[in-house]
Amino acid sequence: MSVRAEQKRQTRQALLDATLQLVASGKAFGSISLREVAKAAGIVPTGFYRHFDDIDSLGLALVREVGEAFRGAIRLVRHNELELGGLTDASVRIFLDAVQTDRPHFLFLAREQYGSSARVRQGLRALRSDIGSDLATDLASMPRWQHLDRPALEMLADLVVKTVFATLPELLDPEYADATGMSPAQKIRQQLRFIFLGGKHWAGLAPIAP
Amino acid sequence: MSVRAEQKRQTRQALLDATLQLVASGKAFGSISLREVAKAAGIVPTGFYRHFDDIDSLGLALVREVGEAFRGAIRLVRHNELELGGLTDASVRIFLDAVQTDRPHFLFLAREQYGSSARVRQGLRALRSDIGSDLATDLASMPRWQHLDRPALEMLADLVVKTVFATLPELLDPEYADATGMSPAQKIRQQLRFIFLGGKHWAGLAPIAP
DNA sequence: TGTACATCAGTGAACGCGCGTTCACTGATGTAC
DNA sequence: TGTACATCAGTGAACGCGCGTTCACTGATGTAC
Repeated sequence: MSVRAEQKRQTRQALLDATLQLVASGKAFGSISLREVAKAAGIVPTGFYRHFDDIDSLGLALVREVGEAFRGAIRLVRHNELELGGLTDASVRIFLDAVQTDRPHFLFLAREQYGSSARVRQGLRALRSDIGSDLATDLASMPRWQHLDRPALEMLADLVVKTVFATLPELLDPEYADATGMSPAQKIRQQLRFIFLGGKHWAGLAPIAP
Repeated sequence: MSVRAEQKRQTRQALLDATLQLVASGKAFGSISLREVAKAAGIVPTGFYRHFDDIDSLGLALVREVGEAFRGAIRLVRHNELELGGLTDASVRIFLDAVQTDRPHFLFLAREQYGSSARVRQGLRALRSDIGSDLATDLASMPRWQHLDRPALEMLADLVVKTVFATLPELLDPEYADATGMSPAQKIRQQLRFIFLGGKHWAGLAPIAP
């Protein structure tokens, strides 16, 4: 890569990192201005346009980074399950470690899934949907879940992913100090146990109520 | 109430309703300006200050209205359960009806639980926490859950409330068109069944992993 | 290798706009007598 | 009941500010010969 291209890449990354840092410091992505990001990245406002069309495009680039971080975490969990035959508890612990390692990205995901940028929201919805499908496929291959048909597996996977996404703020946001005395990590572990226990005893989808 | 006080009350309500309408039309609360709200309510911007100190205070007033709407919905569900001995499916249906009746308030709740106003977020977190505690107490009085101790009940209640809050966007937001072909109402009903089935077979909180 | 030209990341001035907030005001409603 | 004064919800002008975006520019890097 040429010197110029490499410098451009670095500036672009500085813009992305500066935005993540602003989000981590408590600002909502939707209320961050182009001028703020440029300033934090050390360039003048107009320089921003050399890298992104607008703030939303930068948001979509962050969504892509978040997706990679999330898939990386899932890969670690899957490796543990397939190679080492790990249990649910171990999987949760591995996932939580990965979340802490990539904290800014997961914080962005936690906060912006219902944030004010429509394009970012849509990107994160697509990510959640993809992860849910992957999980359903994964579960389908496990001996433990052979009694569930595909619709039930999709439902279960969607519930697990929804629960994980909804728990991220508790896990990452200092605002969500817990009153129960139980750590968020313990809580999510026990709650996923509830869900998987339900899956274990599932006897088929209920008929649709009239 | 005097004529003047009644007129003031009406203008105040017009400000609240105008804000809910702006949220329902797709705007994030955090990106709605005082001038916009005033204009939509039919007064000049400076008139806003006769009713609220700032936009956040108006947001907190909306949180209070949302709390009332949510508690109203719970009251209907509880009435059905206590008086009529209704089942989970019926409870879900009653709750979803109430959500549709008060759609703008629940949409505000769905979107702003992780929105950009710190005070609104905190208010909604407190609401969620209160509702969770109430639910735990309710479950404790039901014959069906006598095998669960208080910590397990709180965990279960927290999971149920978290799932309901996380499902509200799917239920209310046209953005969240479903790809599975299953209606959001069917989905949440089946997913709550998963959770309660887990609760039924719960044998005690797992020990804390080392 | 050296030279002449092209590219393009980053600059800096300038713009019009909507924002929150201040202030002095108006005039209908409320109250004291 | 009538009058004189007080209250206060809503008005309208004005302010300084940060915003996104335009434009012509600079000067280091890249390329053709």
